[in-house]
Amino acid sequence: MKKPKFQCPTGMHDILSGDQEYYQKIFDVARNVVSFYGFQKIDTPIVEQAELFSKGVGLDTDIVEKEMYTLRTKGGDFLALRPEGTTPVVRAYLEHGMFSLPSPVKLWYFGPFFRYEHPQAGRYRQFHHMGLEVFKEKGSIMDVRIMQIFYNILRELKFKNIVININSIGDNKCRTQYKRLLINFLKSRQSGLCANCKKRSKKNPLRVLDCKEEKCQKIISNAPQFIDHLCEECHEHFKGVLEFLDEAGLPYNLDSYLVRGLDYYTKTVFEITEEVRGVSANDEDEERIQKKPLSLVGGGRYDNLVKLLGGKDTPACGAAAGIERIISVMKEKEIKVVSSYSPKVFLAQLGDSAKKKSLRLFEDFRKAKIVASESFNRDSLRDQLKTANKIGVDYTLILGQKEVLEGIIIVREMKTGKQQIVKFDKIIEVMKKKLKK
RNA sequence: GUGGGCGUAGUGUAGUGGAUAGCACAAGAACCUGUGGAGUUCUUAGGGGGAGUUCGAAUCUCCUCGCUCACCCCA
Repeated sequence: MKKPKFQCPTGMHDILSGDQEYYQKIFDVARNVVSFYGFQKIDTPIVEQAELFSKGVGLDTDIVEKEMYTLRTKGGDFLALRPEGTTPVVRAYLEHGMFSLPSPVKLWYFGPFFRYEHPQAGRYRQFHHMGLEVFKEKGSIMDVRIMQIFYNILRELKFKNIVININSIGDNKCRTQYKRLLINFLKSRQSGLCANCKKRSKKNPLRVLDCKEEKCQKIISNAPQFIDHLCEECHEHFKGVLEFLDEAGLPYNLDSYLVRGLDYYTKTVFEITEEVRGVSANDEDEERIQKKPLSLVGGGRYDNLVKLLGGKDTPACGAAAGIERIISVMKEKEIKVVSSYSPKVFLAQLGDSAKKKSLRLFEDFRKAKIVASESFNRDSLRDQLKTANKIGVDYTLILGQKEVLEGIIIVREMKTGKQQIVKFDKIIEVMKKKLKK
């Protein structure tokens, strides 16, 4: 293939017509569900002050350290393409004084995000998130409701094996204590760890818990569990979350090694995955079965973030779903989406007078909200029927010289080939009825 | 940032040093200016780019670009 001179930047994609339907479907489902729960939509700019993210997400996180697209404006501002949605929403919350809105303040968003990283399965440099943020609500019930909302969205998208992995990473107080405990534990077992974890054990010990290396796993299984070392407040909160989860009947899985890479999380963290059907054990597929499914939704509580960005002490929690990941599971599971804009009726015309009349008739269909299609550039009836067939309409309307003179039109049902003569003036009405069935 | 695989018409592919690079689908046209799903015929269109080895390269080597998968990390 001769590659054109210009192509999409690495890790970014044109979203073509086929995929548009998926994005649209997910957006529609999300909006319906989320509106029911009283969320208001918010759109923030694609770029923000870079400092917002280094402060909010954390300077030492990978996202800020190496994955941000940054730019200097002519005026000298240092901006970044947004790598995630929570921090900008918090910024907007503060900027517009939303703390004086009745609590809880519930916001949602849908849009593109950018991270400069190596693309691979389910990760792109430009991707889409649909996310929720709730402010001024400290009760553990809100944590669970957010999970419930995403669960419902996924259910509505026909996901069947949804699992919520959940953990608590405490607050600043008990986390530092636990970290110390863990570092000490790991120090005594340094030699048994993989090279990677040796490095991590000092700087980011929580990450070691997540290591897949077998030898590390063995050590980890004896490590002190965070859950046993939560302070009383966090413990109570987590207990509440679990109780509400039970009450809501949501399928969850306690994952004491679940740690998230963004600094702002406190207490509850969770991820939602869909178990992709266990392929029967072909040799090739064996690896795939063992692989952890990509998480579709990630989120948690961030009680310190609002204050960190200059607001009052405000409890908050939220989560975001990766649209591309959801789409890829939908495709894998062959979950189909149908466009509401696929045409149901095709207008075929023969001869000049018929063509002129068709032009008007086509507009009448639009007004009647019946999606119609045509091929006015073709003159042969045969070709027009061929096209109608390819498009897959239910009915083709045939209008020729003779019909125009007699004030009628032929309705051909494509499936059966049966034809019916209808008065031209009544055609919209008749088609409305037919399509209702 | 590190490592593996890959790159042939719009799409999916064949061809592992030799002649006009083959096939399928898609697209367009004709058979056929009043009835589709089929058929036949024709048309459009191809080795990512660059360098090298060679009498000769889609095929071998190097560089580069891109895709993909994995590590890291994340949605």
